[in-house]
Order: sequence, then C-alpha cells, then structure tokens
Amino acid sequence: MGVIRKTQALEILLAEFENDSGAISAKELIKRLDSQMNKTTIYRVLEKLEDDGVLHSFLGNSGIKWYAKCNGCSKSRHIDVHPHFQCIDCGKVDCLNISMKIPELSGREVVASQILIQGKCEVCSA
Amino acid sequence: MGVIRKTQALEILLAEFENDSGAISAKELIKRLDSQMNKTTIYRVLEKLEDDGVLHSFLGNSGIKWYAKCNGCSKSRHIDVHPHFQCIDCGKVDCLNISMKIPELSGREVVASQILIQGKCEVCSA
DNA sequence: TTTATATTTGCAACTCAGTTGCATTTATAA
DNA sequence: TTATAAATGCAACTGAGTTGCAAATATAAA
Repeated sequence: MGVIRKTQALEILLAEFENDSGAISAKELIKRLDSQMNKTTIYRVLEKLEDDGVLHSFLGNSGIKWYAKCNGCSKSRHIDVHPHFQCIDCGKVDCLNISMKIPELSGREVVASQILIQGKCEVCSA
Repeated sequence: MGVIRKTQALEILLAEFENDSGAISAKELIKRLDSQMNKTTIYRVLEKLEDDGVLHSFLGNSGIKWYAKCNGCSKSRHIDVHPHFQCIDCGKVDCLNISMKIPELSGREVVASQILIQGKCEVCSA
C-alpha cells in the first residue's frame, strides 16, 4: 500500500524530515505534532512512507522506532542499509554515510543487517 | 547489585542457558518457565546475571530482549560485543563468534555497538 | 462544479513486553 | 535456631505501538 493522496498529515510529516537532517523517532514526532494530528495517523503515514521508499526505519537503543530519509530506496529495494549512530548523552540519532562490510557466514544466507553504534556525538563529546 | 544467593529460580534459569547454545528471549523464557516462576522474577534474575557478566543482552528484530551466555565478560567490562544473527524464518538467534571492526568516526566517540544480522540460518537455508 | 467513492483520519479501546510497589517467603550468617 | 536482608509472587501499572469503526476528505468521474 503506497502513498496515494496528498493529505495535510503527509505534508506536515514530510516537512519534519526536510527540516531535520538526522533521524526522528515516532515518539518524538507524536510529541511534536500532538496538536496537529493523531498518533495513529503518524504511525500510518510513516508506514506508508517507508513502503514507498521515502523513509527507512530502524530500532534505537531502547527498542523504539526511528525514521530517516532514504537515499536511493524504492518500493522494492531498500539499498539504504547503513549504520546508525545514537548519542548516549543527548539521544540524537544520525545515519552514518559509510558502508560496513557484512562478513560471509558459512551455511547462512544474509538478507539484512542492522548496525547501531552508540557513543557521544560531535556536540556532546566536545 | 550482583547475584548473591543461590536460589532455585537462579539455577533453573542458568540451566536453560546451559542446554541452549544460542540466545533465548525473555519472552521465550517466560513461556518455558511459566509453571516454575513468575515473569517478574525472570526479568529480575536476568538483569542480575547480566550485571554479573554471566549473560549479555541485546534487542532482536522486533525490539524484544534476548539473552545469551557471555564469554569473558565481568562485572565491570562486557568484552563480549559481537554480532548476533537472527533467522527470519524460524526466529532463532545466535551469537556470531566473529569481531567486526567499527570504523573511526571523526568528532564522535564510539562507546558500544549493536549489530544484528538477519537472514536464513543453517537449517532454514538448506 | 457537483457527486460518488475509496482513502484517510480521529478516537477509544486494546495489545503486549517490560516495570513497580508491596506484602510474603526464603537463603544465609550470626 | 533465629534474625534479617534479599528474593519472590502478585496485581496493577507503563508506554510504544495496533486495531476496529464511524466520520471526514481527497480524488476521479460525470
């Protein structure tokens, strides 16, 4: 199920990702957009944007869901599998523009990988 | 807070990890040991075993908590930071006995990393 | 422009992993 | 054997995320 209609909710959500270079958690979006739309709508629009390859999602530190813009993803293929960095001080999450080699595992077939690196970001480690 | 007393719950839980070479989710342990102890006890004992460096924990696919035996961890240091492999068919999770190099990130200080590789295990890919 | 209709939204109620407070039980040391 | 600190069970809670359904709305057809 892809994005079909240009709704207000969709545009407000997309604007959040335009203004934010890093990743944003669903939780944070619910807090930010509380007065503008229902949390159910947020979850549903995010899901559609992910299906359409506009956003990608991953799980942060505490198992909550984060979203960030995709680079070169499509409905069928999410090539945007990169590590994410979460600051243990301020909680900010960024996509890392590097590729990490996933080793061959004999007998096993690798399909995907999720890499979360934790530490102190540029601001918090200064 | 470390493990202090040799209680029945502790021994039953440790036995589960003796008989299982891979990782076990808290959820699975609650199911397995339902008749033997309360889920609160399971969560609390697991937490203590982790504090003591007997087990380590990480988050699986869907954000639920998994535990596995440590190799060479201690109260103060968890050196057992290795990738985990989760089978997308049968759900089984294993610790991978390989080390993956985390790249230097300029301006950022890396403290920890969580790597979850997803795919088909030896049994399910055969 | 109006209308028909499928999609989207809000709301409330729910799910489910994990947590907390507190009274009771139990392992351990004196 | 007893005192007591630690561990346990239970019930109620938390919080992210989901679901069903009625109401609202974007879009295409007339």
